[in-house]
Amino acid sequence: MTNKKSSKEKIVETASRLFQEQGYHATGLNQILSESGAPKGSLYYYFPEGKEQLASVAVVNTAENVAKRIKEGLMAEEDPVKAIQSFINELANAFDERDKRVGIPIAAVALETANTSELIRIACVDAYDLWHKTFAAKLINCGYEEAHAQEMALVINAMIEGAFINVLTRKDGEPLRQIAKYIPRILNK
Amino acid sequence: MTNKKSSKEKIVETASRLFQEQGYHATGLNQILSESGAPKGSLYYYFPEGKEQLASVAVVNTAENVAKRIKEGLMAEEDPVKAIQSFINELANAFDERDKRVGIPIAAVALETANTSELIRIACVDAYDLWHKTFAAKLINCGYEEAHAQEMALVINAMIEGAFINVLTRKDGEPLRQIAKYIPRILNK
DNA sequence: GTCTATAGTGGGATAGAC
DNA sequence: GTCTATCCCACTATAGAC
Repeated sequence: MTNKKSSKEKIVETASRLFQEQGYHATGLNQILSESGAPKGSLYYYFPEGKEQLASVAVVNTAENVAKRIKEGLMAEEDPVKAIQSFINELANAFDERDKRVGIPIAAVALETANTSELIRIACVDAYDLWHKTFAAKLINCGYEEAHAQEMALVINAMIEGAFINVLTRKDGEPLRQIAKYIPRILNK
Repeated sequence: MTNKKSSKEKIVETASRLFQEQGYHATGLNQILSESGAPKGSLYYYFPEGKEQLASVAVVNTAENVAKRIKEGLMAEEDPVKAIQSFINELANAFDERDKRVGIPIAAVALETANTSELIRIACVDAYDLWHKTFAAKLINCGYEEAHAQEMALVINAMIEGAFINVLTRKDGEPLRQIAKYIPRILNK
């Protein structure tokens, strides 16, 4: 067993980051190869169907990483309102503190490929489903009835996604903090 | 005075549509030219700074058209809750009924260029500001205090934008109808 | 598994005739 | 104002050596 990352893993991780920052069409395979430090000949060895296949794998990878971050963030507080608010506020703070060359997980790729690649589109649908389920699980855990929790989780995800676009465009985390203030109203019975 | 659209107008309108449907990088200047039916030599005559300049003009054009549609939609009902709900539901119905090759106004372009073109980024910020002001104006008109109206308008815009991404990815208008049901909670005092 | 080299395509942009 | 022709470059993808 080796503790070094395989070339395949390095390619997927770098691709995930670049697709998130730049979107699908602006990210070239050469850039993914050079930034990953992976052997130059290995991309089509691991991904014989090319860029489309790599992108769909990258979306799945991003989806799982983000789901893990959501889950951990929501565990920090027991009360669901506080948990979701602190998760959103940390998202905003992370954006303001880091260099702002980040992107919204998979949003650009989802918009660019919704009409052109079923393979990638389905991966994006699955990603949104996974995040949705993660929020809903927290709410169900806190005693909300399932159908109700599903609805509220959808609303919360939409708010976060929409506010994040605003944040990224403005280069200012404030819109996320604004929507965090409205979480109590969403979760009221 | 002629009632035919100028070449410049045809180019801008076609570019607006294609950038919305396909995003920035997937849309080529040749495609814009051929679909617009505009004379092939005229693009760099009207837009000497090339694709970036054309995109920023297209974003401004889209922003104004969308603002007009929002304004008209919100005028249909006096009550702010009903007005916003029926606007969102019509958005969902329009998506389900048409062929689904539409896009979300400027979202793809905003995400793709936020880190690479200040010219386009600023045009996108202005677009979001304009839509925000249009919603806020309705709320102020209905008696909400200004600062409060501004906040709620931001939340509503974020919800619509986020839900719309979900709709486009899933190719199903349902998420928009879901968030419409939560408008009353947002507008409660 | 990894590498080099290159084919083939399509993009943005420019020059200059009319 | 409009058009054609063309340059240059970046990209995806493939072929084939090692």
